[in-house]
Amino acid sequence: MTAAAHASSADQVLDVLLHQTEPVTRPFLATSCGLSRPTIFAAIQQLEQRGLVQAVGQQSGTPGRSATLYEVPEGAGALAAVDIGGSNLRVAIADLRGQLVGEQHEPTARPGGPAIVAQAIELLRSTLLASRMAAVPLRTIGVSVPGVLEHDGRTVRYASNIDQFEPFDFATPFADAFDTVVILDNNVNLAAMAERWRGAARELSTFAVVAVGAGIGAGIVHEGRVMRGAHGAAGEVAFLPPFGTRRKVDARAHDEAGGLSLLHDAQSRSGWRGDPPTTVEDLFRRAAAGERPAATLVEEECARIASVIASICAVIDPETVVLTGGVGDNDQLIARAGSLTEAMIPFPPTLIRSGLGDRASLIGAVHLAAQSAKQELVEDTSG
Amino acid sequence: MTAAAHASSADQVLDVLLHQTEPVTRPFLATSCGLSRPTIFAAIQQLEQRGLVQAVGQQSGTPGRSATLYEVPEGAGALAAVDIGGSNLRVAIADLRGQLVGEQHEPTARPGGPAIVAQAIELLRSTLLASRMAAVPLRTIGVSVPGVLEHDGRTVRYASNIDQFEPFDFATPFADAFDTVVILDNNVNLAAMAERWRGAARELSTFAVVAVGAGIGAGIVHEGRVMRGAHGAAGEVAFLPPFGTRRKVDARAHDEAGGLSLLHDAQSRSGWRGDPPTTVEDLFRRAAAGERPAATLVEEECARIASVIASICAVIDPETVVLTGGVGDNDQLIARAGSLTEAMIPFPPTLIRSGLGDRASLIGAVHLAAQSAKQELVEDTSG
DNA sequence: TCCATTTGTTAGGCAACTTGCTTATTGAAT
DNA sequence: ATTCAATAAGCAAGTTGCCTAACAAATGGA
Repeated sequence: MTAAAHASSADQVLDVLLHQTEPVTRPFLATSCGLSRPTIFAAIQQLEQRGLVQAVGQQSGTPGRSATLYEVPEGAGALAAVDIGGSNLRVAIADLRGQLVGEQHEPTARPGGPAIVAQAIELLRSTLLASRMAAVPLRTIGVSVPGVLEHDGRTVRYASNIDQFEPFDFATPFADAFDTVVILDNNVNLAAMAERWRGAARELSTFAVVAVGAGIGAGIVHEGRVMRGAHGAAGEVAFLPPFGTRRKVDARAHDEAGGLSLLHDAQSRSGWRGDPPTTVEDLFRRAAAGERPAATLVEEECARIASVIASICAVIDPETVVLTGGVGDNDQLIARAGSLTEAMIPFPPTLIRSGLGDRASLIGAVHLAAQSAKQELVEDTSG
Repeated sequence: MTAAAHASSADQVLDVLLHQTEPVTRPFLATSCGLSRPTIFAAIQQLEQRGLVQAVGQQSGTPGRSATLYEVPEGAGALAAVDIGGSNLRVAIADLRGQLVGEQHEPTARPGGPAIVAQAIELLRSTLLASRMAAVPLRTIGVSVPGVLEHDGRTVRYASNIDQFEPFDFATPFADAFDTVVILDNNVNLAAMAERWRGAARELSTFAVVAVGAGIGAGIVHEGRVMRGAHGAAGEVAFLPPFGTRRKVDARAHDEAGGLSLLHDAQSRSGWRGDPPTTVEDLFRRAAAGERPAATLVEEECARIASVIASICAVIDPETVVLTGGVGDNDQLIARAGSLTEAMIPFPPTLIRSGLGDRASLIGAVHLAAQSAKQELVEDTSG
């Protein structure tokens, strides 16, 4: 009922420990939490009893008594992440800090929510067993879904990308199979958070991720929070007026190696010297060489992307735009789209490539699971 | 250095009191703060000693002992607000809760930052003296400026609207004249916050305010926070690709009764039956009657506005868009622009008129001053 | 008049931190 | 080897900020 949870000292300490990659000392925790050493001592004792912290040796080399080093042991819990895409299924296992200890992917076998979820559960199970976390309790599964998440946090709509046209509950099958907390979010939102967590947008609190692949979509982060929109449609830049509804519902399907609409357009043009290009790299190479239909196509695509970026800037003015997706994750395109953008608006953003490529949504799902697990570990004490 | 200020009980109580319009009892404060009665008792005692709370009678009518009623007295402090516009200068005096006790406006006499600031100081002084707050200490002045605020919080750029082309410090003259804290923000941002505080967007945490007047600009609020953008250019929708840079720097000059670009366009068209329209109302009336150049102009303007709204929706998907400004604050335009928007995107927002009209930025400046004053009253105790 | 009810006030207590002190180690200087 | 300065570890008492419990005071209605 009362508003503020007022994170206790143990929670603060755990929070700091989960951000660390190396073991740390109690005096370090004291200064970084702003608490006194006795308080840290008590907090560490509590956390040790709960198995969330372990002493792992002594610090040496400095004058004075050597401090005990502590870390969150791998046995404290495992996280799982699943990225459900139209052509690829990715899973990962991580420790509570979000450090990956196992990752696998395979082509999507059959379309449709139930089939893909069954495949994902199998793949996740085998990846978990193959990892060194097989015996560790699985705390949370984060799932990246290609559609709009309803307010119940379980049901996904408009996942046309995987031929799931009816609303489908992607959470319960995982929860039943692994008897764990399952948390879902949209793939573009997760990709955006992943870029901020471990990708190209580290240290940025307001930016946009533009994914160009089968369609075009954007994930927008404002002051560290993903913009979702009233209808879950924030970032649906395929609907921007200059384009109308030409490329619409599948706009979020940005993680597909096949099905790139730019390649599709290319193959339906005539006038190629030899065969039409079959890869994005080939198309860009031929465009750079001045080959006629290639150069025109690339220039048109860059203009479209520049127009989308300019529109995003006119509305939210991000400092940085991260480009990703099968088409977008390309230096040549970024350079050209960047100079076109600069001609359109007086306050252009910095354009950078994704730091994570097509693993962005998966990494985002790991982050989601890590956040959720942390929150639950904190709520254990107060609730 | 340490992060959380962890609002003390007195701060919480003050916060609740500042949101109340009527005096309240201590038991009410206890339940609404989630604190016990003894704690409230102590907090009220502290606040009374600081002159921030006063007993103002007894509650009666209910069974049981009658409770003492408390409120923040007017003597606790005064706030001032200034809205610097290209054609009008507005000032207001309010109590700490933001309740207006005096308001005046007059046409801007001469352009340029220094002249307008001098005029504003005069007008503010006379308004303060004429109000019943003349003897009350002035805590904070909130100023709405027609330009981009630099990171120092004092210097304003691009105030071309008032013929101030060089960066100018709008804060120091007020601070010197009244020996008080002065806080500035952009007029569109303040108008947006005002709509949320006391206008059409009450209870909404994510929405956009689109101002159509001399130009077109937008203020965007995401989860209760105004989006500013990396260059202070968030909401500069005049730069959206379909329009190019046709209407640019003066886009934020939305509060001007004169200088409406739609009227300007109208007067430069030929083919009017009689004189061209001189007011927006006249133009819309003649358009509704089917008069030729009027109907075309209005339809074009509505299409432009719908396109801007659709672009905003494709990027941030707000639930509601508030329309304001000399042209935008008009039912006929809102109805037409609304139906055009619905044809452009599948997740249209609700369009509503401003609840505050051309006083929005001034009300926003009052809000800004009230927030700043509250923060300082809180920091007094902890710092 | 008495009573149920609600407010006002005091007293005591507890949780979560703090500061200040003593003790235990450690690397380097003598 | 011994000593010293520096740092960590651990203990004791004090402070803060809130709570619950209990009771006194005031009020409308039976």
